[in-house]
Amino acid sequence: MAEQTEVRRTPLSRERVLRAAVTLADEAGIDSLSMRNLAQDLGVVPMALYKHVANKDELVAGMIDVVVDEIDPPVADGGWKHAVRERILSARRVLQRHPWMSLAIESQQTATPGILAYLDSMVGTFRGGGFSVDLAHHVMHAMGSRILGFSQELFDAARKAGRSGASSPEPPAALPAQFADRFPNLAEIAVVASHDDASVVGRGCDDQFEFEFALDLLLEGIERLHQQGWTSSR
Amino acid sequence: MAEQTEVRRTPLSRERVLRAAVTLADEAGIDSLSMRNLAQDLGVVPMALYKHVANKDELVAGMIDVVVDEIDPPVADGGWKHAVRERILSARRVLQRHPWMSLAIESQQTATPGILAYLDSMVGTFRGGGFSVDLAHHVMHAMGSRILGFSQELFDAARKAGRSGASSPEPPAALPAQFADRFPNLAEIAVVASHDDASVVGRGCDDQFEFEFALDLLLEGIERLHQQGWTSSR
DNA sequence: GGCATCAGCGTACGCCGTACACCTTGGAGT
DNA sequence: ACTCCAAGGTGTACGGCGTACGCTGATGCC
Repeated sequence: MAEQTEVRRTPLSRERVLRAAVTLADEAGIDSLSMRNLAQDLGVVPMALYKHVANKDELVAGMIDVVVDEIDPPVADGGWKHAVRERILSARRVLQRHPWMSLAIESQQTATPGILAYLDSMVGTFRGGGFSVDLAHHVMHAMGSRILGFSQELFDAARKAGRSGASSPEPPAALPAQFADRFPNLAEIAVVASHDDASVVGRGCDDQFEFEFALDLLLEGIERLHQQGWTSSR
Repeated sequence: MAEQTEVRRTPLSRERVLRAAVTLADEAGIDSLSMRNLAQDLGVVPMALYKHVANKDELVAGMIDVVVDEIDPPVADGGWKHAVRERILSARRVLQRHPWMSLAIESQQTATPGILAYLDSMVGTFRGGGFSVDLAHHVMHAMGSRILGFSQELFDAARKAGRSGASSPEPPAALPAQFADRFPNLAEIAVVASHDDASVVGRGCDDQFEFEFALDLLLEGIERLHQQGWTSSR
């Protein structure tokens, strides 16, 4: 009986596990990323995975670092502001390809090495632009998760997609009748933003525009602090 | 046999369920908020809860609105900037009392009525300060979850507390030896921020200071846009 | 040829949310 | 006063989850 019915598929490895996990999360959302589903995709029994990752948290940590590596390196010229802006926009594009990432990162209680490297490099960009340690520090806090391309919206369609898998654009639901009565200011915004009364905060808003608007607001404020030699008086 | 061994405790109600749920989440973290644990706290069988809430998601939605009600109403005088600032700081204090709130809100895929009311009122404050619908709209997006007092930090000790229950302050862990080699810029910040080398981003950073720093950065940028009559050229 | 190592397997445990059928009770309608 | 029904609370059960633990069979080293 020569061989097993089939040559054993490339025999599993941390690398292969992480890649399969990323693919599964991309396609089905992070809610569908269970050890059982992942094992099935790999043609293996669930407990086999534990020979390559310590537990699910560590699996997710590995996935994060795989994806963080996709972010472009900082551009060398054009000044700190340009470098920071472009890198954050690159991070945002990566997050849009892997909408489960923000959930994954928020579920970790400690930073992964890949994220630390990214943050370290970002601090380096500020320092290289002449920022004091003090200002660079507070600026990093102020940008917070936006530095990784997070939208920071309160209710984010991309977040939902990350949970349950990329879905169709889904047309904006019409507002219920009493909405305009109870929330007149929101209704007014919705009307203006969409030219015909549509969803609260769904489409009708240009995500990319809002992201860059917020990012530039922050960066210009930071530039001003930098120029006037801001320092924390503590 | 006169009565049952005990007079039936105030016989459960949506109100009582929500309150018990908030208390449980406050004390044990939202990870410990299971229908089973909650039922036990109420001296009742798990399925009894479903006579008062549709499912767990709707339970959490109810909890959110209970807590959102704790946020102070907007102060009437002092201008829009002062009103917005004070209200956001109030929201932040509420979130600090209920550290599971940010997790809870992020887990909802649609805004609750209480949150919509809060947002509506916040838009009203901007509009009352002379903001155009257009600018108010984009400003709301730019503030994002910060408008509800979210810290928006990438790795937040409060988030952890919300998961597993309020814990002791936990002294900053010393950095591993090779940290300074791999992440020199972060290490530099850590050293300066804590006067003796301590944790990455843990204590040593004054959360309240960082929050207000970021908030003021944003508000001042917004004020500038407002003063120069910014409008989206779309 | 013997043996240790380790990748993968199988079973099992204790959690989770919740569907569904049942019982009990209190109040309304006659 | 009696009936009946709606609604609140119960019990059991199902399918999912992460993962502990012990086994098996192949591989590579002496």
